[in-house]
Amino acid sequence: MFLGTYRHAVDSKGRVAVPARFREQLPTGTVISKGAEGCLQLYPPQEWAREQGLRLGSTTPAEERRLARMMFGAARECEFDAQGRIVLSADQRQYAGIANVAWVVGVNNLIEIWNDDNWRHIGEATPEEYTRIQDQVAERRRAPST
Amino acid sequence: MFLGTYRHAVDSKGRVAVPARFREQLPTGTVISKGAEGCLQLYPPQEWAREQGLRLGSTTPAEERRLARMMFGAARECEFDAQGRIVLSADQRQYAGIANVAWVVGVNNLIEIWNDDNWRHIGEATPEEYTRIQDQVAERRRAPST
DNA sequence: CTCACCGTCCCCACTTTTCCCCACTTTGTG
DNA sequence: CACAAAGTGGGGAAAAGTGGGGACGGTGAG
Repeated sequence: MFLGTYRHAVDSKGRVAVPARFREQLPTGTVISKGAEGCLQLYPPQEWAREQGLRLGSTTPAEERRLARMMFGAARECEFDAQGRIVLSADQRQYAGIANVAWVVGVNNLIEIWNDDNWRHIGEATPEEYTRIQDQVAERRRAPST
Repeated sequence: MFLGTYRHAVDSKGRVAVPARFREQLPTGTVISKGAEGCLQLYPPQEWAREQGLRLGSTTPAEERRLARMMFGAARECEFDAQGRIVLSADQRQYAGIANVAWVVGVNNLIEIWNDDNWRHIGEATPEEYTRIQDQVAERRRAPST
């Protein structure tokens, strides 16, 4: 279980420290790829395995083909240095719009990496906003047909 | 079962004492996160487990992605020091508007942490208000569709 | 084929934060 | 009134995060 938001520096070599709390839960075989809303996502092996359902074949619909290409094409296995940092490739930094700072966020089963603006926009919430969204999801769950 | 309201100090390091009565009911694995109306909430493990259904994957709808990010991003596993205190992160203190004092409130299955103003506003009630709200809830239960 | 350049990774040193420990104050209880 | 339990405050060691130098290997140009 990954919890919490951490603001970390990204140095000139593209390195970001993964919080120690997360690192100790990440076995080798962890994968980093692109995610929705312009973030990067770290998948522990067991979570990555769930995404294996997404495959190319003669009967795969166009949308899934596209998703599979983006997701797997952008993916890489994570390599930690002795300080617990991973390197974000130029490509990944560009996709996420990351320059000197990154927000590393634990989202239950995954870890996400965001730039300043996007995280402020998506992740931070005023009490009013938070209350509204919580109620919205609760409502939807109660009446899933809508 | 958590009952009662306690007014505790928050020191310069962001630490708050959890009342001893509550602490003895809290096993390891207790989680603190943001709650509705600008409070913080402490979930004992069995309560937190209910929230685990919310996961990220390539098929998670947008609203749930948003809620998951806010909720888990703001959460932390509680770590008690030898004096029975937990640390509220700067982020959590800002969300709840907590500076030097916090109200720690037992609300049956959860524990909530409030700042002065909000708690006065939400928690204290005149007899008239109390009656009105009780009737309102009773009404809704009778006709859940509204 | 050789050399220069670039990117990657490994290592070391410094800074900042966290958390562990101790001591004091206050509250509640016998 | 005295003792015990609960809450408060702060100092210091250890861990986590940050930044940069330099070796190694691969690539492309001359």
